[in-house]
Amino acid sequence: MSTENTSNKTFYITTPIYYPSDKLHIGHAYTTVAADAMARYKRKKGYDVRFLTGSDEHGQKIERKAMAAGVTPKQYVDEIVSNFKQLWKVLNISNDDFIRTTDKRHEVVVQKIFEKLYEKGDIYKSKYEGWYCTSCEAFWTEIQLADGNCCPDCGQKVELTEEESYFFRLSKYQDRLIALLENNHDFLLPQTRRNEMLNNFLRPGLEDLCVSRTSFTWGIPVTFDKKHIVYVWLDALTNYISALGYLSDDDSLFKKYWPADVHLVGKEIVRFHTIIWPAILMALDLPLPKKVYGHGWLLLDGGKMSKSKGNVVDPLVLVDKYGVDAIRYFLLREVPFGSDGVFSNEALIHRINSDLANDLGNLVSRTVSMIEKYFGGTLPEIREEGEEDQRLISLAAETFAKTEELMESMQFNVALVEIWKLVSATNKYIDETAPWVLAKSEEKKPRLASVMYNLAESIRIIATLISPFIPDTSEEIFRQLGVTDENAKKWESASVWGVIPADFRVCKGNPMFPRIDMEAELKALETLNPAASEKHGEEKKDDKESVIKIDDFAKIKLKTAKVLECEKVEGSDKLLKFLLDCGTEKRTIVSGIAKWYAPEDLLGKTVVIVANLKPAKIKGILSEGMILSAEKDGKLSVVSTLSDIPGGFDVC
RNA sequence: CGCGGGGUGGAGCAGUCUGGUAGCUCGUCGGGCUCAUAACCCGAAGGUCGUUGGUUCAAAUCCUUCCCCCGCAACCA
Repeated sequence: MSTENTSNKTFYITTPIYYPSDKLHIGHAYTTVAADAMARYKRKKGYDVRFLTGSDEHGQKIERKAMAAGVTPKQYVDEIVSNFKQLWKVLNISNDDFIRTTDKRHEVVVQKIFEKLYEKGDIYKSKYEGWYCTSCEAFWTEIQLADGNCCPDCGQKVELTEEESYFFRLSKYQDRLIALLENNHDFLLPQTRRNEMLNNFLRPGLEDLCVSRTSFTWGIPVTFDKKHIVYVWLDALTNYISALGYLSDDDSLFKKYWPADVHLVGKEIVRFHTIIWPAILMALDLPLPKKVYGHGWLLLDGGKMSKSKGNVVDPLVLVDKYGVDAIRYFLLREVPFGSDGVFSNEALIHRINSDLANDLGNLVSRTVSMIEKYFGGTLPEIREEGEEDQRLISLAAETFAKTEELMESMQFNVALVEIWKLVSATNKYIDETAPWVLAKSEEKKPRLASVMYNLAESIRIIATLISPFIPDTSEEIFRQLGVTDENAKKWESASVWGVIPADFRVCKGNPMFPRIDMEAELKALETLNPAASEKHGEEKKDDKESVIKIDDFAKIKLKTAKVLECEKVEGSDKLLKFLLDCGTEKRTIVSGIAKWYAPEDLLGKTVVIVANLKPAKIKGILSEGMILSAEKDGKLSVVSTLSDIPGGFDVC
């Protein structure tokens, strides 16, 4: 039993605030579920926990999306944010607050901070020079530009433009930031991300950060210069303290909970949280968060999940099919927290079947059944210990200790591995003691009763240890075991053997995790959620989003091209290298169609290419475009012209 | 040489810091059991640890060459 007194200790944990440009996918759920598990664990340990999540609602992208949808930005985000909240409810997220950057309480604080830093001289007015794309209304750095000074987003020409802006004196804090990362090894976890920050950003030198924009209006205005709005990151990061009432009339929460114990973030925004955010806090003379944890990503088929690829996985669909705890369990168990991991429907179903249905669910089911079958649901008083017992009892104690240790370092997946060793050992204990043999003779009844009690105890401990991860399942197990005393469900009680009262009565329920028919289910999922099973990118996306305007289409330059040469690419069984006649020029394109075509099949044929695609190096060969093909059931057919048209003509 | 991560039985991973019989989960094959959700328990097969060279009595582990994959690069968790 842990003796540490946690009754007055606070624990403040945050997730990133998510951007409501679209609905959330399984990756967002991943972050939030992890934070929730941590929050629940700390609460169970007796901490006074504050768990914050929210939404980051400003910015040009939202402004544009809203315009395209014909609503105001606020109307647009209201709708999406209500979906966020719905998702968190469905996923059983126990956040104490939900901050929106459009909340008045937040906007006021951002404005005050901006004023404060301006007065202090850490924000100053200057000129921002950069390459501006008038079509995208966005600035780009020189390195970001596509070939020939073109916008990397839309491919149109950019212009060198100057704009009046406010800057944050980030450079001033460079040395302190380097010292922070170098000396405080627990500030940024996992450790590997530290070098990345130091080598890529800090040691090369920080430039002052442009913290205001005039190119769009959907944001928080600078109070003393209304045509400027506050840069999105300065706005967003502030949520962690505005939600606590910093600089407001009632800052009691801020006094109580700040500094944060951990900001949980995805690896792509580690930089903002370990460089810009600490610098802002330094400028405000506020304590820094104790820890920033940059976890990895859930990948699909080895690729990144992204809206542009159209391969996002909708957590609501999954929860609807398999239940919230199956999804929570999968997210926390499958991937080492901190590393990248792969999401697939197959892996998900596999986890559910083997860990939840076979191991845990079946253990509970067989135990409760035996107690009912052999003793009518409640055990007699006379017991008899056996040699198998001690192993199980001491393993339970070890598991408790290990779980605590692993939770502290947020190694959720390892913690679950340890807990499942106890699940396995408990299943094995049934085999060793063979209750069905004991049940045959009356004089073995005391031993049988003892075995049943030990099973119930082990399961009770398991139910407690899994409660931060899968709280509903935990409660259901307690219900089936007939554990009603709240004291018996407490975290600390999981370190003690013999907590269930002698006269408890079990209550059989339905299987908590029915086994899933893998094949049938994969098929069903494929139709629902094509992205997760294969890379069926665009198909199925014929909703409102996929309608494009004529000028969107005009951005893509399609041309005919005649195949002059075609050969296999050395060392690849997928790639063919083409030399194409495009009228005015010849160009090389590498295409992954070797599986369907031999080089000679296409010689002399006229194909259609995307002529203004950004060139990419494939297997060391510069590929200048893309050859169009149609795909059906995994078979591919190159798009060609009906009559023989030479290369170089526009396709429209 | 932009930076970082990775390449270990069929699949996914641990082990590498602090050299010393290569481990886990899943899958496959064989056996046991019948309380339970065709579940549970036991056993077996299967790897010269990406490549080259070196250090050492000894290398997955330390040094070195090369190859391959992935991510980041100022608004995708």
